Amino acid sequence: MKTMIENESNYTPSNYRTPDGAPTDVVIFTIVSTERLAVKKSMPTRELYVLLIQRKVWPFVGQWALPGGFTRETETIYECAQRELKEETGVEPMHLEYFNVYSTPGRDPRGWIISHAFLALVNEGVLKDRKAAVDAMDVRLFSVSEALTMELAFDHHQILVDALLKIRLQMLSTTIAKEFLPAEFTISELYQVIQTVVPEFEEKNFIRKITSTQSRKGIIEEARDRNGELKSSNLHSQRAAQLYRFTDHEPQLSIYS
Amino acid sequence: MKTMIENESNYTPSNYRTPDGAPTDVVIFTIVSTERLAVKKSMPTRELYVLLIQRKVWPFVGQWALPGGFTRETETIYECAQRELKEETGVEPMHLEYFNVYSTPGRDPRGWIISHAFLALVNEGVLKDRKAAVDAMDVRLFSVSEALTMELAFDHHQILVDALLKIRLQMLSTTIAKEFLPAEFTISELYQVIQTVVPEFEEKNFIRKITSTQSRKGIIEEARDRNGELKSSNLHSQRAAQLYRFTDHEPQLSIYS
DNA sequence: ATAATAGTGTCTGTTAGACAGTATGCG
DNA sequence: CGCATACTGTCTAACAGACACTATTAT
Repeated sequence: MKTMIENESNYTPSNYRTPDGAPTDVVIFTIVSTERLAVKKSMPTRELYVLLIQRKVWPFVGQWALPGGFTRETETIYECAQRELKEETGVEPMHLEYFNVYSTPGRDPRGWIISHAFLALVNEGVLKDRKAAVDAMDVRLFSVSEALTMELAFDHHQILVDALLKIRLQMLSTTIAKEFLPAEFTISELYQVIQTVVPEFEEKNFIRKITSTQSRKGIIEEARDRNGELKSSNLHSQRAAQLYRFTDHEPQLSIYS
Repeated sequence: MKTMIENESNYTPSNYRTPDGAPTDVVIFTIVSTERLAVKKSMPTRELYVLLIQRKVWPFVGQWALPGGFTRETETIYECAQRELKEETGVEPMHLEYFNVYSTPGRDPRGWIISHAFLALVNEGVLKDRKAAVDAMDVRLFSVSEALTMELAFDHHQILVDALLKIRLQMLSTTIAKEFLPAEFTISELYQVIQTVVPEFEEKNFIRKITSTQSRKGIIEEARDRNGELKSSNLHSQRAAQLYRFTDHEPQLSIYS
């Protein structure tokens, strides 16, 4: 009972309505650290932030939205996200990753528009250099908890929720924590970054597990200067802490072994 | 230096070229078991297969391609994939999952066409019921190793490679093995399914780990009949083997704990 | 000295990994 | 009996998890 229409064989573009554009939307996450001024030499508080822009024209005028824009026929979706991200934040993101498509009919009042959502992770150090651009009236960082309470344009609330879920899973199963840390960091900083993204994460013996458990110790290594001496930092503590760096090893997880 | 064009604010559909369609392509995997006739009461050999269709019209006439078709403006991408899959195979897939977008300019000679790739896993039992439909001249199952050597239409070779990578990762990190197994199965069958998708998988003490390791034993449970008696099967062995079933528990993996 | 972070000692129970050995039942 | 699959016993080393304890140093 198969007809020709059931597979794509006899398609000609003019037979059917075609989409009115293929935009990308980028969820740009960063972690903002603020020093606790009351206490010297202590760990900063960290919070997850997301970058939003305020719309100026129809539809959703005045509402905040994820940055993004329409793909050109000469570029891939990925290149479009990369271009838009650079235009918005002035940085080449270290981590830019496609994560979902949004195609519910009616999601965009401008027409039939299927949007491609990306996840970008930006180190706050990098973003700070471009603070002027990011601090414009129409481009701002919001804490994720605040952004989740806002009425965002289109289905951007759902995209944000999905992105958050994705980054939480990835934080525990990959080494993306490195995107939020400097090249060399202390175990406490790493622990804090993980907890910032996944608040329920808790490991009592974290330092021991990650440094001396054989099956896991490959993912970070001690930082050494060019004389081979161990490097440490007392930026956030009285007692200096050993610095570590991520190796290029990505562990493979298995539920069966 | 931000212009209005850099964000999507002033877009009107007529300003730019729009895509010529938003199709889906579905990579349908199944595992085919064949009894080893030489040896009675032994484990079957299993192999991963993928369903392809032979194109009848321009472009890529006569070449094999992934099934799929164009999305309608009244449905989501997911609904399109579901519809096409049902039309092609006659089954509602147990597992249908979006996994990537393909947008390289020029990938489709018919125009500017961005394709959305899905991964479907179908139990061979379900597919066997529809064998007539699937055995048509233009719709066939190929072993994945054979499909990888074929010249597929469009960029479908790349899509297949990506889908294979994805399913291999998922086989070890989620319980999708259940899609390839009957509701009740033996430990050996589970082990075989995992190895069929991930040939390098090897666990010497598999049976013990999955049944009696506290942190892992939640993912499967012993099958019992309504009297509470343990169920076993001697379909593939002289000595009857205990049957198990997946629970609805999905383990959480973490590289840090 | 105090506060704040960094790290170690030690104990108990669990798990990993290897491999030999036993169990079952068809042909 | 032999074979193919299904388990179980046993031993060692490594790991998990808890928590008390020591270390360092700016203020």
